[in-house]
Amino acid sequence: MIFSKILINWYSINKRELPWRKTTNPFYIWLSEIILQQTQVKQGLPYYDAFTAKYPTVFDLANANEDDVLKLWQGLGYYSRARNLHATAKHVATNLNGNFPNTYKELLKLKGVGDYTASAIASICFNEVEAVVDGNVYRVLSRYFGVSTPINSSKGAKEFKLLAQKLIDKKQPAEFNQAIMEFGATQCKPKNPDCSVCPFSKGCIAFNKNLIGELPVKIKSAKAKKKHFNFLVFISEDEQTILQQRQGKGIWQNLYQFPLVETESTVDPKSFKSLIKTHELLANQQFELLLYNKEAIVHKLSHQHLYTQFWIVNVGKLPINGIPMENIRDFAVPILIGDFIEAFNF
DNA sequence: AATTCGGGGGT
DNA sequence: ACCCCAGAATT
Repeated sequence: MIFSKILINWYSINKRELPWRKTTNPFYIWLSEIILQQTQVKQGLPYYDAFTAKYPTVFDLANANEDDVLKLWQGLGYYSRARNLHATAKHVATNLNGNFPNTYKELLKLKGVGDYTASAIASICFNEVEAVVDGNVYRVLSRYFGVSTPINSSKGAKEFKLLAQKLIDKKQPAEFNQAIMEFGATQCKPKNPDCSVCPFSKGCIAFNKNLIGELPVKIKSAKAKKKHFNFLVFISEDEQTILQQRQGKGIWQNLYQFPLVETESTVDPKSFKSLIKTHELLANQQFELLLYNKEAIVHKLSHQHLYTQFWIVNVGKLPINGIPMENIRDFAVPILIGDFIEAFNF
């Protein structure tokens, strides 16, 4: 039997019920695909529910403030997705009369929509024959066909896209695309795949040559760099604190944080006190400094390990405008800050 | 072609 | 400690 038939048959039996599988409305499919970029279904699901509840239409999302979109996105990571989501909603609402583009080629032009997402929307919403290639597809195809081209190389991207495009069921592109991803996610898993009950095992090169553990091949990325973050948690006598919005490039763009002092290494209280005496928020000011966590909290991101200490800075009056402590949960913050806010019980 | 964007979960 | 996730944008 041909590949797509086996695959779609497997899918008809094993597919999970997921909310975005109940619709072909481009707004909901687009939203789900952005949320699910580099994000497992289990992690993205509550965010999909929250966004559809708060923003039932593209116009509702377009009319929101970016701060509110980021707040709802808080904790999901890769925050450029949220900023691009909002920008694209505005574009579709304002320039396209609320209608999403209905072809792969036009979908590709949207901010935050690349080859994978354009293919997913085009196939699921408009039955266009355009194969998706995500992490699951790379794994399934590299194993079944024994392809050892690195999946995170430009050569690999072209090769696997072409292979998927040859395999896709031209009469059921939406079913095929979702089936191959579901198969990779729940059966042909990275570790301990269920080969014993796999309908493809007879023809699977990786299985028959005992190469399941070797495929797919991926070029290793550089090790994460260490950084040392010191956050100044101001507390004034009238119960206000300071949050600042992150500007420019880098992580957590447009999210809020306590004033940050980055150092070369973890600093002890004595050294830190003398270090920040000349800080612009503390010069010519009386303050009491308390170290909240003696052991640095290590927050691990893909490319950075953040060794973090929170310093409580008690002052009489804030040097600049602050916010009432009771309002601190209204702001979108990195989860590292959010966890501290909960633990400190602001 | 490489690097940089998060955070959660598995092994 | 290392890997992966319904990838995209920038350098």
